[in-house]
Amino acid sequence: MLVPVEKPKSKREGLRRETLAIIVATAERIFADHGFKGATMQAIADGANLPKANLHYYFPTKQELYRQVVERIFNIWLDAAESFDTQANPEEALGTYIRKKMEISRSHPYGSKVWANEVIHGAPIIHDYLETTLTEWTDSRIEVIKRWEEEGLIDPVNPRHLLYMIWSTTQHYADFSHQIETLNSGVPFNDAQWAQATKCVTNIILKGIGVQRGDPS
Amino acid sequence: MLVPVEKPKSKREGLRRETLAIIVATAERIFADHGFKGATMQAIADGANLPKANLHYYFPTKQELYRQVVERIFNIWLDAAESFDTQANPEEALGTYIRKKMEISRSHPYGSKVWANEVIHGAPIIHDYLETTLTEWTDSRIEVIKRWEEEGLIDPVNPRHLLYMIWSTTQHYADFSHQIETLNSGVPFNDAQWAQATKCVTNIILKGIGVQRGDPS
DNA sequence: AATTCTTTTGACCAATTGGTCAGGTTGACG
DNA sequence: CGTCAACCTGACCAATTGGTCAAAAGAATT
Repeated sequence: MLVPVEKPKSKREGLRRETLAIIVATAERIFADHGFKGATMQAIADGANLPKANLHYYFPTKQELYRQVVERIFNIWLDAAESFDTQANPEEALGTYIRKKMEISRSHPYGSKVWANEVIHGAPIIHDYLETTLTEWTDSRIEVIKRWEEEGLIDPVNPRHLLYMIWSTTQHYADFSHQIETLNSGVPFNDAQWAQATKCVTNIILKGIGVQRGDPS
Repeated sequence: MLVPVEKPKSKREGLRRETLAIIVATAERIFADHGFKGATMQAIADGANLPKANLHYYFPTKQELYRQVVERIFNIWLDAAESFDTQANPEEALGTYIRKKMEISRSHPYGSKVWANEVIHGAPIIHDYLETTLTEWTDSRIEVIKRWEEEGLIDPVNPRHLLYMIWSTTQHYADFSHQIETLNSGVPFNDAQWAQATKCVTNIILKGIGVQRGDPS
């Protein structure tokens, strides 16, 4: 899914990519902080140090820009599930998946927030994604989890709800970061706190579905 | 927290309360579906069958109306934690809390979404609530959980992350209902599915923190 | 019935904002 | 160099929208 970055063919090409990257990153932040309607093209342009008209040159409409932002985080998440295919046992596969999801919550909090917003509002822009890509992705992972259950590696559990639990707990640390920060004396998590959160989530979920741990420390 | 409903003193008083209730309920839905900026006073007025000017008579500003909606769901959640005080053992206390939170996700999906939106955007309107009421509420519940741990009733676990896990998993069923519905062949959960979701969440979390169950069925 | 207070409403306004456009600038390439 | 396409930008516009206001209608009280 992640396309390899190719070398720019010219000065123009390089500048163009750089500008696009700045725009998308800025837009992600503004959309996350203000929602689709609350974000203004002017604010995004200012954040990216561009005249608004120039922004419209790269992204003709606000919705176009928004869609790219949403698709970006979606693909990042899809890639994080690689461990489902490469790891045979649930402890490794789920543990790795949870850890990656937590890392993404830390590294891409804005994208996660934009996605949450989009889904909360009924996914008007990316509804097709839910029906196609996400449905297929989910179904295939459910099969893997079912197999673990049949092999007695995990307790009998509805795989769907297990996935929802992983999604919700990990994304919570991104989407509700302001609440968590407030309850953390107003300061963001440091390295140790992120590590503990990850460990805590992993431990409870894996133990909760009856996975035998090699090293649950 | 839940104020007892008093009898209206007159025809006026009764009508007024009814109108206010309709407005707040409508606003909750519109705010949930479109966000603060995306929701228009006109749309809320239409939904409540009122002229916009009349809506402004009851709620002078959009922010005023919004704040009431947010405070409403917040208080409902606070009340749901009663079991922390009335139930001595973690199985009953946490089980009841999770069950109530799931029931609220089903009965007040719009309120939950509005709250999620507000927090995602940095809680600009209700930041004081997070710093005061929520902080106190959380600290007091953390004390209860710590006591359980000292008594050996649950595994050693950071109480904060346990609370976050309960919040995120239960609210996920409200906030991400569109996604869940799409993955459920496009139809909302029925009674049985809600029951299974509740059981699944409860089982995994309680087992995950090492609670000895009386009847984990 | 008269008075007073609450409620209702259509018309209106100022500010915001997504998007356009004509004309200028700059890099690529023969 | 000259040409062309890509890129940049200030000025502008039409539509939306939160909020106002004055005047009318309705209830409560005397």
